[in-house]
Amino acid sequence: MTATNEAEPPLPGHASGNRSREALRAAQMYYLQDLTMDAIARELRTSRSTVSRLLSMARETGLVQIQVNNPTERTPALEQQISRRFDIDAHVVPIADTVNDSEVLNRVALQAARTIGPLVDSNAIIGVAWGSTLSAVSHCLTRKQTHDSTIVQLNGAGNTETTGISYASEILRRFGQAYGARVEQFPVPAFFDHAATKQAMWNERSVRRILDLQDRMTMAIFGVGSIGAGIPSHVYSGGYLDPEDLETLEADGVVGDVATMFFRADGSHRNILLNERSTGPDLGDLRRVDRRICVVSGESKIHGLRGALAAGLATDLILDEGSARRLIGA
Amino acid sequence: MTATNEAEPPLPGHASGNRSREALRAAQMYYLQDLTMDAIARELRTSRSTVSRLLSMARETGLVQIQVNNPTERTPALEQQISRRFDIDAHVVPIADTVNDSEVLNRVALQAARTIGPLVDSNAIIGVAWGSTLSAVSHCLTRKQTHDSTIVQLNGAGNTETTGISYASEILRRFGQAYGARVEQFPVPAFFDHAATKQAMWNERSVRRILDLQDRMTMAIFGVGSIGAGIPSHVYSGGYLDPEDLETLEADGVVGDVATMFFRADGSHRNILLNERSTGPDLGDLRRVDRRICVVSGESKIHGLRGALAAGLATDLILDEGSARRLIGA
DNA sequence: AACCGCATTGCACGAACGTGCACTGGTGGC
DNA sequence: GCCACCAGTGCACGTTCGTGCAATGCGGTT
Repeated sequence: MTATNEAEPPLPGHASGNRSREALRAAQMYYLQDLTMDAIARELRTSRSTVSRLLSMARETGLVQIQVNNPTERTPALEQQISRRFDIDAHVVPIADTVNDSEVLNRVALQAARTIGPLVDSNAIIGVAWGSTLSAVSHCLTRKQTHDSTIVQLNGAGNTETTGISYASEILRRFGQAYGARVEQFPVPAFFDHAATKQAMWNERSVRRILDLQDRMTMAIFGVGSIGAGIPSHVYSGGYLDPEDLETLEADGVVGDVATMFFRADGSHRNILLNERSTGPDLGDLRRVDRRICVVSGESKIHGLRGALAAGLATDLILDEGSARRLIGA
Repeated sequence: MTATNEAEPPLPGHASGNRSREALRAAQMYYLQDLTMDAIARELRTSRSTVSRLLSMARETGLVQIQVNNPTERTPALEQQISRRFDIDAHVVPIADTVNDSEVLNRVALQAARTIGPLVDSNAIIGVAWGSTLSAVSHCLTRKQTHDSTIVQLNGAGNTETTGISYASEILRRFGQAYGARVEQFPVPAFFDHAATKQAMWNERSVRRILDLQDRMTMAIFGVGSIGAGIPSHVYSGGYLDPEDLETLEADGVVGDVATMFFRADGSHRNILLNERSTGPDLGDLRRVDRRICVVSGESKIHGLRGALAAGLATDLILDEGSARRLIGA
């Protein structure tokens, strides 16, 4: 039987709390004392495989944090150029150009999640958009305990075909869970049919509450949509916009969007009709957020990205190496 | 010929600078994207073993930093008790009590080095003592680039038999190298024969320069010496003190020292004769340093440690689990 | 030019690691 | 009291990793 434990009346009880302590011990021995899992298993009187699992748990729950810094400005040339040219903090995700797009997205998402992690504080109000990029990121987040943080949805997600809400809410939920934060959904469609309805709704208290939160955001995380490229972004293909809308966008010279708010190649966003009906944050307001993290993956995003940068929407940019090359290439 | 940068003409050239970029890429792919070394090797067009070496290098040069936090106050009970009782930040190094003393020292040193690393800032002035504990720690430091930092020796290291200076200077050199800091040695004996000589020396400009630096320390790192225990500390056995001195110490009720400044069990240090001849920093002055990190390993240190804590010499304490138990046990 | 020395590489081997699987002990429902 | 369930465990296997060794290439010296 279990017996044999002696001294230490460990009485397994309901474990759980116990388990994370063991995980902490194991993590310290493994990462700080460089013991092998075998040695740790002996000291913890368990099997090596259990130690392996404890360490997995320690990593997943944010007990262990691994950071990769580039100290001193030995920053890769690519990052330097982007940072200087657009006055932002660039994080280029190294990837050979032979890798296929979905793999690129995965790897960007993973590195993005781990880059964002250390930036999340307690008492933060974090605005999160939705889309395929954010969805991928949300799957990769590692936990980090914070107090009194809030995740707030940046733009509505309902459309005419499917609600899309579960899609967006899944993303938010994962963020909330990773950072131990409250989640505030924004229960409106992505676009209203009539600008007047938006005006009306924007005066509803339930909506105002969300808008107020957005006003007080300390951080925003979003991807970009891009028009006139190969693969259309989620917004352009998911039934959110009808052909007519797309024509209007083209007529307005739109190149992309952030959280369903559209902009032109020069970064301007005045007089774009669709924005009157969109539920995303006014781009001028967005620019007032302290930290605005933009995640970009894949070659189709370049036009939208250029516009977003011209509009000064991001303070931090995480993107794959190929996109980075194209960005400074032209 | 250094030219050639531009557009990546891969020509292996004289590498070195190139190598650390590759190391950064590899580190990002391994630690942030979870690729296997094999996959990284393919993308970097090299062999897996080279990737393994690049990653080693990335870790050693501080490119990769691994931290183990205990988020929320799920702090192990032992640490909590110590922290509360002595009003310090306690870091208990988990070690089974079956491990022999020299192994304990190694593991404490390793964990200490990795705990200290993240605390070191640029523009720091770091006072470092010497002794077997600090020596062990100095061997385990991982690099971290800082600007304009200084390592300053806390107390002299010459004695009547061997100079001991190379011993101490090795420790300092390693600290300096790890943090890219200037090293300021303190070229005086550990103890003067006559208090008057100390007074005289303390007015020499060369000595004043060191004392001034010590005054401006932002961090101090030291072990403790302990008297009346099994294994005497380096100071008590290395020819620094003669039998007569030891008797005086006992008569004065001394239980230990930090950087060759002695104190009693209650933490007091007034009227301890030997301190008049010692070259360590006045303990009152030491207490004014913002961050004072004490590293303790092994069962013989407990008396000295109690005194040091009573004197309020440390803000941070790193010690092995056994010592931690004894500390709160009584 | 020929040589030496140092640094870097890939290979091959043994050590260390992750994980599917079958099993156990403890918990809750009936 | 019985059984169904599930979190947690150890085993065994295939994968992944670290490192001693010999081979290679490059710069500096005679």
